[in-house]
Order: sequence, then C-alpha cells, then structure tokens
Amino acid sequence: MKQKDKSTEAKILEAANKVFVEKGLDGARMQEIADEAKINKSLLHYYYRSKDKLFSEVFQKVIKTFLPDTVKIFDSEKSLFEKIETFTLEYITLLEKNPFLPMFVLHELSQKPIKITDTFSGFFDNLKQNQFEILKFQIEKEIQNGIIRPIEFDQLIVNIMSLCIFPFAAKPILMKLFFGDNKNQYKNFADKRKIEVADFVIHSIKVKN
Amino acid sequence: MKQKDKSTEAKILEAANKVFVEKGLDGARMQEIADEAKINKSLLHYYYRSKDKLFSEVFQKVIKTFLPDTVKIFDSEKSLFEKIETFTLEYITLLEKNPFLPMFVLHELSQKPIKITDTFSGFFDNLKQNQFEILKFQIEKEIQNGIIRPIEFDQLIVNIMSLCIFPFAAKPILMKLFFGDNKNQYKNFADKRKIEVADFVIHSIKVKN
DNA sequence: GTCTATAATGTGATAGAC
DNA sequence: GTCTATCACATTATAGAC
Repeated sequence: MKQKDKSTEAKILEAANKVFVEKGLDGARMQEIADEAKINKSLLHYYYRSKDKLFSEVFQKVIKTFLPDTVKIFDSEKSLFEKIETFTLEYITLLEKNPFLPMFVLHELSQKPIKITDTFSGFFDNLKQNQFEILKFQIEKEIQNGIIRPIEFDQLIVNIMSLCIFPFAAKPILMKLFFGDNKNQYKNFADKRKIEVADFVIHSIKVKN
Repeated sequence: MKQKDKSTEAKILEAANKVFVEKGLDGARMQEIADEAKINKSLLHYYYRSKDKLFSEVFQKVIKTFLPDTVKIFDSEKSLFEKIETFTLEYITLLEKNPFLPMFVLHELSQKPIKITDTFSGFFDNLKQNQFEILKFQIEKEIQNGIIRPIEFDQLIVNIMSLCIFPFAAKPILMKLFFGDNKNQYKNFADKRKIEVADFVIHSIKVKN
C-alpha cells in the first residue's frame, strides 16, 4: 500500500458517504456503515454522537460537490457559448464519477428540508446571489447584442441543470425505456451527452444570420 | 357529503399512496398510513399482508400515472412541433397535480430495482417498443425533409423528459437557489414552464430558413 | 480508542375477542 | 371486518471492561 492507514475518522466518513449516498438516510444502517469501514459499530457513536450527526457531516460535504463553485467557470472572459460548453462537459464528467449524487441530494432535500436545511442554509445563501450575477449580466448583454434570442435567466439555467442532472437520477428508467437494460447501449448514450447538452442548448438560444 | 363513505380498502390505498409518495418506502410507517386512513393498524395487514405488498399496489398505480399512455398524444396526424407542445403542456400539468411523483418514482427505482422491477417489468416491456416507434419514424422523416436538424431520437426524448420532470424533483433546490424560498416567485416560474419547455426544444431543433 | 454486551426504542406483523 | 393486546425482531444508542 502506498497510502498510510487512514485515520478511523476518515474511514468512517468515507464509509458513511458511500452507504448514505446509495441508500439514503432512512435506508442506511449504522451496522452497514461500520462493516464498510471495517470497524465496530460502537465506534461510530464514539466519533459521531448519532446517526443524524453523522449524516449531517456527510451531507454537508456532498452538497458542495453537487453544487460546485461555478465561479471558476462562469467568472471568466470566455463567450457564453464557450462557458456553456465547458460547464456541461465538466459537470457531466463530475456526475459520471458520482452517479448516485443527484438522486441522493434530490431525495434528501425533498424528504426533510427541515432537518437538513439548518446544516447548510448558509451555503445556499452564499451561492445564491454572488455566483449568478456575472452570468446573468452576460446573458442580458448577449440578448441585447442579438447573439442569443430573448430568454429568461432562470429558465435557461434550470434547462441546463435539467439536461445535465436528470439522466443520472433517471438512469434505471432510461435503461428500461430505451436500452432494454443493455449497459453498452446506455454507456454510448451517456457519453454523447457530454456534448449533446451544450449542443442542444446553444442550438436553442443562438440567433442565426 | 356528496360521496358515500369509501370502502376501507379504498381509504387504505389512498392513504398509503399519500404517505409512500411523500416519505418513500423506507421512510413510510404503517402507523402513519393507518392514521391517515383513520383506521386501525391491524386492518392494513388484514387487507394487505405486508408493507411490501401494500407498497407494491401503490407503486404499480403510480408508475402508470408517471409514464402515461403517450400513444394518445403521439399517435396522431399532428406535426412534430404540435405534438411536442401538446405533450409538454399536458405532462407538466399532470405533474403539477402530483408534484411528489417524480421524486418518488425516481428514488424508489434507483434504490431497489430488484424488489420493484418484477412488479411492473411487464409494464415497461409494453411501453418500450410500441409507443415510440411512430414518433421515431416521424422524427426521422422530418429530419430528412429539412424541417428539423439531425438529432438522435434517444437524446431528444431524454431532453424533453429532463426539462419536464427535473424541476419538480429539484423544487426545494430551485426554491433556494433562485427564489429565496418565495412561493409566488416560484409559482410564476413554474407556470411559465408549460410553454417554455416546448419553446426551448422547438427553437433547438427547428431549421430556420 | 476500541471492543463486548446490553439497554431502549421503534416498527412490522400476528393472535384472538367481539 | 374491526378492534386490543402483544410478539418478534431490527436498529439506534449506551455502559463498562480493556
């Protein structure tokens, strides 16, 4: 092994992340997390007082992955079309590495917004206004310049998010509906989305001459 | 009351539907379903042997709502653009009346495809091939006729599904990200999507002269 | 810090009276 | 068919030895 043995705490967080993300808060079992981390179940409670506390730690980290710092991509001098291409490619690639993330985040936030909200509502506040202002301004400018057709900022962003995220959340359905549970066919489809999404969006908003 | 008292069985199914859809299989409690139906918990087991059986009944009905008979819409003489407009409007209106449906179906199918699959795999088989063939043929024809640009059938359909369904599954996130938990602002946004989705799609695929 | 043993609780399911 | 009472079990959580 190249790596030194991870600390118990790190092993727990890693195992908890895996089990919670795959099974959800309700579906996850402390025993399964302990097994995954190859430690005793009591140690979970030694490091994290309760299942809820442990979940909270995991969820806070996960949400930061799911809603990444878009500043790096959007706050640049690139054209809107380039930004859309870069973002969709990078975000879909990120989700490919964490395919259960969309389902997990969406489900937990829809289930018990109360429990979870407090733990990271501050995170949302930061993201909300700061990140989008520059992009919003750029879009309005490109509309005025006749580069893209008029479209509401909210609708466009939600459209892009939908096209990126939904196929991951709906993978089992899509597998059945379109690909007869054939993994290769699905992989082929999924690969193409890395350019399809930007392609679809840009075709929709770009003003032709 | 206009309605006669519902049969116990109907009351149970209605209550179970509500609780399962909102809380999921893992999160739902038989006691809560009994309370919701205003009956004794034991009666649940009298009518449906187990929680899983009851869930199965509910899920089978729900999936038919979520994946409706698209034949009625797609198997007609209307133009592709008209079909897209009709479908997105009707489907988003349907989801508005059942806002928890997307999250519920996506979550349950991603969690334990094994448990659930058997109960309705036959349903998928029917839908899979029959429904889409006509539409697929029409799309290929309109591409050849230069009415829409070349695009893969799978990608287009998934794009449309994404744009319709995702905003419902992600409502809590969108509320925070864009609307600061303001319900009126969100309602305004959601209303517009009934035409925004078709608008966005048609702009993307329509060939301009 | 880590373990074994066990408490405390929640929950699905059944038995049996009416 | 519907209820009360209760079982059987799973699961979170804690006590205490080492």
